[in-house]
Amino acid sequence: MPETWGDRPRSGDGPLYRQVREALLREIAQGRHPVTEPLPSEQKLAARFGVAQGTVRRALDEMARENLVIRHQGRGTFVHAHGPDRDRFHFFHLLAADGERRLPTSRVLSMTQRRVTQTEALALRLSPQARVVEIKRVRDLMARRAVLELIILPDDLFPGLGDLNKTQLPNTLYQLYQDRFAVIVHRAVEKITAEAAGPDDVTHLGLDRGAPLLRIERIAQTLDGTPVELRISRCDTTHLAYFSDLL
Amino acid sequence: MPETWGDRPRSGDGPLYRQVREALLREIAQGRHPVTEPLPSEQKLAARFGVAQGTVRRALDEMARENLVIRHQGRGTFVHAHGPDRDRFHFFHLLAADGERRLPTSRVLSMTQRRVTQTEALALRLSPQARVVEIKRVRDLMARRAVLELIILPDDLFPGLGDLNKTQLPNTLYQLYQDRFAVIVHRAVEKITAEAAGPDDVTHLGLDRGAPLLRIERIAQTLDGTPVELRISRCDTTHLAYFSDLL
DNA sequence: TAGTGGTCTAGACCACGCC
DNA sequence: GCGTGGTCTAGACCACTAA
Repeated sequence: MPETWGDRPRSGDGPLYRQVREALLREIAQGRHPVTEPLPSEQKLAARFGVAQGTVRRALDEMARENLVIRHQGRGTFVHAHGPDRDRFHFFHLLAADGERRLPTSRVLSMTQRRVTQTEALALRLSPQARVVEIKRVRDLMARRAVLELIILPDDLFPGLGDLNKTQLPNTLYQLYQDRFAVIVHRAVEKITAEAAGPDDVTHLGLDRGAPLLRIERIAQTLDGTPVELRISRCDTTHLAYFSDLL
Repeated sequence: MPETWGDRPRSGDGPLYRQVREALLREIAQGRHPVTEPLPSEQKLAARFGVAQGTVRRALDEMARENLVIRHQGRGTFVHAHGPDRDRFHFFHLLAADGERRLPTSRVLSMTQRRVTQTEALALRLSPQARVVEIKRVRDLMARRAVLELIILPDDLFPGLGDLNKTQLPNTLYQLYQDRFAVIVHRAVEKITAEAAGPDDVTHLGLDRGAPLLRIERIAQTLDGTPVELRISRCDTTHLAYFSDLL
């Protein structure tokens, strides 16, 4: 604000670069800024918000560090989308026991539509009457049956998904959410416990009844914190492990 | 470099702020900059390195984001130490099943000195002849026996530790490493699997034989990546869970 | 009051991608 | 060649801490 200095009315709250950040975040959450084209340049944003370019830069750099946008020198700044460029392991922490990164393959067992359960409604912040799509699939890692997954999606966020044939579901679901339903998963929270194998695990993972397995309960969220997917993965950790970096 | 511009010889590699960062990192790893007193101010560092204050700031800000240093307006910048200020949950992801944060208590079962095993030597990058201290303890969470821990420490990094009485060990070991041995844990990698309870787990955690439990294998490192602790935690996840944020 | 980091501005030059 | 982000500088004022 070159002219009006000396008495900044503290119009919004907090530093300018945070206000710029929040404004951009709102725009992105509202679905402007399609993932295929760049945000306005730093210069234009600076002019629009009436701040210096460096202030916009700081906001964008912060968002880039949080994986919300991605910046390319010479091309521009984009909403960070799921696609070939994105690190596929950011949301996939199951690696071979030696730490090697291998991507899994998937086979869908079933896809059904039904009323939400009480637990699911709580996790996904849905009304008790809401409908959901349930996907059940097995994932292989290094040619071994490794993970039995149950995926719960709110029907209203993914209209028409239940009508798809189960063979049409890709391995990388987050890309599907983004391309077909404009739902971008930006973050997730996982809750990990150990459980004993039940009948389903025996059938689909080839485990012995009562064998220990890793249960991962994930809630995936969009930018504004709306939960969009509940995923429960049951993993045979004989040849795998979940890796976590504490930096 | 105000005078000599126009032909920066690209003396080191990469941007200046990274060179500054690496230089500071080296100094910290070498044990200069005790955790009790601030680093030189931005002004002084800028003069020392012959760069602008903003360049030093960028290096320090980056290090602050990685939890390597901590900055206090009006006081200065400090090597980020374990202590009352530090977030105790950064290295402790076991929470009550509802997500509540409670700190554990600890009871040491034994502390012994012995030769390293082959597996341990590999994980801690020790010679096969090296000696280690082994600590075994039980941790309670919410007044319930919850975790059985085996901690392996290289003897040469922690001289005299094996002579301590086991009742002298504090609950927060990383603080001990730092205060008594000038070893600061900056990061850790965890590898999580599910296992069946064995005799030890039955004895100390009160689990049934074969019950599923969570096994967390952690390697803690100092700034320069030297592994300084191997810790294997076996957790009863009946009332707990391991939480992980994917941002 | 002096000194620290925090915010903000302004403008330079460089490296890169695209047309 | 033009526009983008990446790096670097310089200097202003503010907020906080400590002596």
